[in-house]
Amino acid sequence: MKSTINDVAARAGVSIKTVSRVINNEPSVRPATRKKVMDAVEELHYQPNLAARNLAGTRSYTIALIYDNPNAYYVIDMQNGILEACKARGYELLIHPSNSKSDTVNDELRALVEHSKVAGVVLTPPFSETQSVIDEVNKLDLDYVRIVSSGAAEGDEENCIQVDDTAAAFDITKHLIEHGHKRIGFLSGGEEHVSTHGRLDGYKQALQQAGINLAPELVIPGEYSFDSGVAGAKALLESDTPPTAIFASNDEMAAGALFAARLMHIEIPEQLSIVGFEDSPFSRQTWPKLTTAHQPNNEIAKCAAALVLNKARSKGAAESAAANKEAGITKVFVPELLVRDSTGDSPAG
Amino acid sequence: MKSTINDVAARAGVSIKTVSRVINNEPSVRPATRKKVMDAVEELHYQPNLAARNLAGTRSYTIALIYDNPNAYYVIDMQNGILEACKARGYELLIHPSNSKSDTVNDELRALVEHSKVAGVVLTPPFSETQSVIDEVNKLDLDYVRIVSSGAAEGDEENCIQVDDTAAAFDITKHLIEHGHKRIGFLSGGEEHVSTHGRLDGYKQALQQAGINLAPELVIPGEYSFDSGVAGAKALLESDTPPTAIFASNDEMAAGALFAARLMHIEIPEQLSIVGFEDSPFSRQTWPKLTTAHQPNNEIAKCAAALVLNKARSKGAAESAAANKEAGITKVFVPELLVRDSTGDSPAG
DNA sequence: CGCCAATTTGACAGCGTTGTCATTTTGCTC
DNA sequence: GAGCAAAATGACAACGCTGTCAAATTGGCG
Repeated sequence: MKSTINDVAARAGVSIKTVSRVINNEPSVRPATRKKVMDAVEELHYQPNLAARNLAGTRSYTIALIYDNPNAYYVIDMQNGILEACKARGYELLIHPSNSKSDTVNDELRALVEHSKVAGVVLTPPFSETQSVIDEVNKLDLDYVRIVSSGAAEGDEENCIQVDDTAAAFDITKHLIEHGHKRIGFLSGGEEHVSTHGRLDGYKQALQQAGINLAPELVIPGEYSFDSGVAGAKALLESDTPPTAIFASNDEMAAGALFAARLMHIEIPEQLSIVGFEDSPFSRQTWPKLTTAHQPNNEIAKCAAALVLNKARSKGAAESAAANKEAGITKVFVPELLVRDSTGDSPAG
Repeated sequence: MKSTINDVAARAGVSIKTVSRVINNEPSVRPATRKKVMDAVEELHYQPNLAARNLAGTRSYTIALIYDNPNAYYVIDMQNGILEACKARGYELLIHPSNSKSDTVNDELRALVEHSKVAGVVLTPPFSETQSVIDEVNKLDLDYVRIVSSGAAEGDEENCIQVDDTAAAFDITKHLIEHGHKRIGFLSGGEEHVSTHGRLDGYKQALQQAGINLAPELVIPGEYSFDSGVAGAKALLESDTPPTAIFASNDEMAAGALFAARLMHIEIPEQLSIVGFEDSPFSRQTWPKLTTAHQPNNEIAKCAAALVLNKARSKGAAESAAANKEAGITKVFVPELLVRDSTGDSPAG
């Protein structure tokens, strides 16, 4: 049967408090004692009971992941990365899909703290970039990590895992320019997403560096969806001076652009180059396969989880938080250009 | 501040035990008393503490979802459906992605019970169709629900939510036949999946009903992946007597078939009809959009969760389990034919 | 060898519930 | 209106752990 702290204590010949000290890595335990306890833990396959810990202690052993993202692959990657980090440290993960439109996150956050006693949260866009959410989390004295597009990290770098959309978009645009493209359409995502601004900036910077003037009519507003990709691409392609390449702010919009091009009997990449962003699985399953920027979501999630977990832990135990915190945790990620089959030389020469 | 059972008891002027009885729907509480307590609960926004409940009680308030499915949309739909049911009844969900290849599920299941004290599990394919897993779950005396393809429900219908792949595949094939197709290729999924057998059966039954002889060379083995869809379709289309339609066992394979057809400059649906299965989001984002069968995963998940939750609950409280159990819970789902743009009349006439 | 401060260890009281069992109250019946 | 079984309620001890604080042990020094 499942063994408890009492069993371990008896076996090691110490009090339960000492066992508690050992498993929590508290100071003031003689090495010899520590070893006795560890051996007993080993032999009995002891695992502290989470419910009891949550009930008794001031700190808790569950964290939550808050998200609202239509891309299931993104969410799954995040979950798996965090789960991995949690498992390694004996934490539990509560997943919490929320609705960014309905504005109930703050209440939900409070409920999470009061009811489930979560110790920390991982915030993903758009929540991670919403001031009221950040304020609430601070007010609740919750440990948190924000996964954000670099632009949104401001003075809070300490609590952020950044994705440098600008740098990645710069690379993508440069790739297009190197293939001779001069008129490059830009399909932007929803205004409310910091990432779309970052991507637009990268696009602009690359143009500027190449000495190409920005043509405002080539930048089309949209909203990160397949349909808006179709619409945006159509608008672009039906204009008098259509672009020779289209930079879609994410893969879904790129797939939409592909769809629109097909409808108009435009050959990809011979007559038009199209790039996406994100490297979602279906970017490999389009025809032709999409050139895109790979975002290492699983890795990002792992780092994010490690960050919150370290925070929660360093509160209780007397560890060098600063030293521990940075160990092996990447805090800025630059999505990497992935050249596949949807881009080629500009037909314009 | 968070209120406890003591606060409620004080406010209602009863003992905490009585409050406990009320919130657990136990008998032997006078209606007047019950009302007093309910009012107090209401006023104080009382919510029982999960950790305490899990620690003190014999039953627990967390269930787990076990899965291993590369389709992120499937997983997310499941999660959301279950989460909804959990929230409604104050349960907590632990997600547990596992690896069906590594054969460690049983150990993980045991750990889930011993360590996290889960009350029940929702099993999805392939775990729901693996005998050793079912045995283990029974051994652990866990409440469970299996989401399975009808073929795998055997004598365990009580614990199953069935998806009738055969009926749906029959409908799909019939749709093709009605469009004049006589040579219909079948791209099958992995042998180990019960669903693929069910789908193949439906295909066969439809052919038979229409008096079409089964051409064995038209049934190609595969494994539910994009690549195997490409390969299978190629094999089919390069043969001497290619089919005029292809029934892919899932959308991913159908996308692969689409890809292969494109490579071979075959027009869809003019020269070839292609159908998928599952209605995954990207089936809407292919060109042309895929005709497929819609599987209401979210709904399926809700019913599955309701089923386990009722079981767990009926153990403790004295409710008419049977009556309660069936209330509003659908146990057999037939995916529905969704005609889009990838199917049309047979070119063969 | 004894004293004292620092270090290590342990006893015990919670944490917010549920389970067990004793006690009180209710509603009959005669 | 007394007597009694049944129904309703409550007191109190768990559950497995952490936090607090007191007790025991250590080791350095005179």
